[in-house]
Amino acid sequence: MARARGRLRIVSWNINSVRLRAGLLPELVRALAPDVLCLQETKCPDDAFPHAEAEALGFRHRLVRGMKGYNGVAVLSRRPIAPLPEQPDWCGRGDCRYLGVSVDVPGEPLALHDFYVPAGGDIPDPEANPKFAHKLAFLAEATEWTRRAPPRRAVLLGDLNIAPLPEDVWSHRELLDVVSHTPVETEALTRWQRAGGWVDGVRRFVPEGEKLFTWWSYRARDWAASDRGRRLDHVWVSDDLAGALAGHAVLKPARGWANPSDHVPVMVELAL
DNA sequence: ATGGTAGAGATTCTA
Repeated sequence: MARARGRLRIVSWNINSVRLRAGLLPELVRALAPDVLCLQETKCPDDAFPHAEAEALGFRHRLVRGMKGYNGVAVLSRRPIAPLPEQPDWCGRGDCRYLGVSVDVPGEPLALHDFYVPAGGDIPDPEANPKFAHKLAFLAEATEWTRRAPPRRAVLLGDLNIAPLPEDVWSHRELLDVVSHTPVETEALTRWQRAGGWVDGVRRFVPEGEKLFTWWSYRARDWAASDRGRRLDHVWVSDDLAGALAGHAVLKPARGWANPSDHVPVMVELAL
């Protein structure tokens, strides 16, 4: 697909099993034409990753970090990519929730951080729920990591599993005690963002106050009719790239595809 | 107040 020189389309998608949904990738490419596609919840050991399907779509450069059954992240790219020298193992669990890559773009390379933040279980109390404690510890570690090395020419994206703004959920009042929108989580996410001067790329295009969701539960009878969504997936850019933000998309129709993920792809375009 | 669905892989966990 032809486009202006120096433009880079970056997509984040929690695909919820890359083996089950590799057949949806052509549809995604038709809709958003990503140059770099970052996946989460691939649920796929590295030796079983569907490389041939990605290669056939023109993603000649791929880095994957997966495991059996759970988690898993991957970066598929039309441009050359290389692993960043630092690959933090958040909370020391080795659970495949992060992949840092350097992307070959015009000018200096771009640093890209693909995250799958722990969902945190059902009970929003770190004393009663170890999964929630893990989520908060992960966020604290990532905040300190950002503080130690302020980002430049960098993109941080993925399923951050938190809807930070009142308009990032279908009902702010009803979700205040629901994991993903509790004050302790939204404040932690805001601290992380501010620690690095990260800019919320999508909210540069969709003003606060306007509802915006990237995830709809599988459990709804009719996800589109009830529209009880949350914005759990994010694309942040370092503040030196704020002026390069050139476009965005949230591919809501993907939630209605056959055998869909419960998350939809989120795209940001940069003019580099 | 409750339960609802989906995926992986093993008879249950995670989301």
